[in-house]
Amino acid sequence: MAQNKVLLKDIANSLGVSTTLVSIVLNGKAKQYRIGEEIAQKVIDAAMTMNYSPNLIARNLRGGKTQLIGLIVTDISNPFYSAIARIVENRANELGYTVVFSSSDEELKNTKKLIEILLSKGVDGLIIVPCDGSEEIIRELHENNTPTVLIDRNFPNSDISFSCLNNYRATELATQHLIEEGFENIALIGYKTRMNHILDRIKGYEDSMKKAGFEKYIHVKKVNILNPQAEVHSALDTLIKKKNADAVIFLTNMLTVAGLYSLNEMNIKIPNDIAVVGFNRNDLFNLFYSPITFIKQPLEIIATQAVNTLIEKIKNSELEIKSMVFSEPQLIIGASSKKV
Amino acid sequence: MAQNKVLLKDIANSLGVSTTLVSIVLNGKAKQYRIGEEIAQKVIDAAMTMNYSPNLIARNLRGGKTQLIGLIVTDISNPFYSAIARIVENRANELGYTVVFSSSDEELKNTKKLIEILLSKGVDGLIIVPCDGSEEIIRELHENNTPTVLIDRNFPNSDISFSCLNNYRATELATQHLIEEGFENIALIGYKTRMNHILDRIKGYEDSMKKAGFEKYIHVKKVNILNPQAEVHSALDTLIKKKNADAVIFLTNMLTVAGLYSLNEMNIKIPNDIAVVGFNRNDLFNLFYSPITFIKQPLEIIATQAVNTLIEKIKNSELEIKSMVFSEPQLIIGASSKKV
DNA sequence: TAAATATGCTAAAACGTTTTAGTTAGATTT
DNA sequence: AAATCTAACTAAAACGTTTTAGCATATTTA
Repeated sequence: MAQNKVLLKDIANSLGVSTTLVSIVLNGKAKQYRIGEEIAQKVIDAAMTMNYSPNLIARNLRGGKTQLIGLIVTDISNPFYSAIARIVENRANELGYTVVFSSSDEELKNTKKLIEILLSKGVDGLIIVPCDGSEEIIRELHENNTPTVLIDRNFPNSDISFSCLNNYRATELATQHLIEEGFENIALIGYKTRMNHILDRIKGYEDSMKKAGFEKYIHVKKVNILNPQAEVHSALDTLIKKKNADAVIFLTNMLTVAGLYSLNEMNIKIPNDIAVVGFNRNDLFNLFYSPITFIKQPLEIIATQAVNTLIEKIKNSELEIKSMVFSEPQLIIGASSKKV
Repeated sequence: MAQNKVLLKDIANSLGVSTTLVSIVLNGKAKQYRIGEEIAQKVIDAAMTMNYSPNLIARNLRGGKTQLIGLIVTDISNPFYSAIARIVENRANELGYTVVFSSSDEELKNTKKLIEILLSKGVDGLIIVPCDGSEEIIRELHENNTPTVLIDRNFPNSDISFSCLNNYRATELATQHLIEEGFENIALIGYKTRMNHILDRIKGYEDSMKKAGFEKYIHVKKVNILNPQAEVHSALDTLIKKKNADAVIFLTNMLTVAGLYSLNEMNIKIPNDIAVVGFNRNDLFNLFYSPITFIKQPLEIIATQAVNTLIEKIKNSELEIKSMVFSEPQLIIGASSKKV
């Protein structure tokens, strides 16, 4: 890049002072270092007119910060995560940071590699959607004092900050709604995982079913998180034909979409043959022949909170900031969960 | 970050050689610098056992490269652009690069600011979805020898490399298909913009209409690119009620989704009342009551190509690489464009 | 046999910052 | 009058690499 970058040295030479002085002034430490007011002002003016912008690589090498934060999601092309990415981007920009992103595909080894790469690029901190099995490597990060915040998913009994949904409440809302509508044999489709967000969602459902005296109708199907389509199909087949389910709750947006595909293919009508509650808004839901009832996450709040916490951690690395936020879900009611 | 990193110096000390030698060997330049084979092997072994990984920041400071590329799209939360982002990410990672992203919201001033920020972060090059009016600032970039590749959209009569769809061919395919199906009064909804991709799409449609002798049915409606919903609604209203359109082609995914919302709201049936051809796959299209015919872009090819070109430019900055690729669209035929 | 060349390695500079440890000149205190 | 302090500044080190220039020693060539 023939950018002809203006360096501290150039400003210093043009004013006949040292680069030290220029650096100090431009870092706003003039008072602290007792730099004269006139010369400080001259430096500021010169930097402005010469259009100086610091070389962040050099600054970072010296031990400073890059104003870069890393975002690891499972898949940036998943609309749910790209929506989060956008909010993270906006908030980070507001605070003077830039976002580097990458996708783990729910694989531990990818997560590991991405963390390494992002750290080697010098990111000041990380926002991570952790995948199954990643607790240990993320704890290591945290113990190494790398500012880290989890988003969307959390680890229970851990000191790592997170910003996610009140997952238990989400399925509690959905299940109670279906029960109120008169459904009884309510099934659930989630992922095969040890991750807490899914376990909490399952628990919210199970507890609500028990509370209503529907223990015998508790059916939890768990599918592989990678490429769920086929397993969702057979799960629905079993639930409908063998278990006589009259409603089904899908635990993520991907599962909901996969489920709708399968139900369409099987020619099962919603809500006549089976009622449906989905997760996270999707353009599809409103335009489906039967608008889908879904659990809405306050994404704006969740993502903004994650960035705020991360940057607070970055700026106060000596403090032990621990921020654990569960945000409240909302149930958006469509036609897919109405008794006919 | 108390990472306790292993440095070149540590390896050098442990073997009693210079850091120079270690650096040379680990960069695979042992032959070129005539380093003895035994010592070279020892260095490699030591690096392995000591788990050395280079500090990229230092390397970059010295070499002026960050292995970071900037991606500016209009909105990362738009599924079309997040799909591109994912492919860019994958290809960049394969080539040893990491992606920094940001969203311009179709605003020139944002694009300008983002370019500045990304350059100040030291990105080695930029992949940009240019917005209306951005030609000049991007040409400046190019003239400053900043490796730059446009994606999705291009500037005609310009030396700036790009990778995008054969837009003319896309609407030609769509229009010809509708004509073959027996539609005549085929309308088009696009954006109010001077950007070439939209102009080409309009031209592909107009030429096809003329060729079929349907000049009199050419109706092009242009809506505001920011928040198109309301204008799409009134455009459709006019086209159907005043112009008696029997088919409509939407020029982007956002327009298609907005159009389907409006048609649903207006209780217009597809394809009975009006046939529809959309742009870019969307989960919604297959699950709509009438599966939507759409123009499919070879996203994998387009995005991979953009990254390849960019990195070629970065690596051979002395060469004047100019790569202009139009990829071929495909028409995926659903029920929404069938004559009933 | 002297000069040229090849071999195998290293010292030091360079990248652009930030920070540490001074220095100088003048003002104040003892 | 000597010692101390303060204000305003700077030289140099440091961050961890890569690269340039160069130094011995050994080998080949003239």
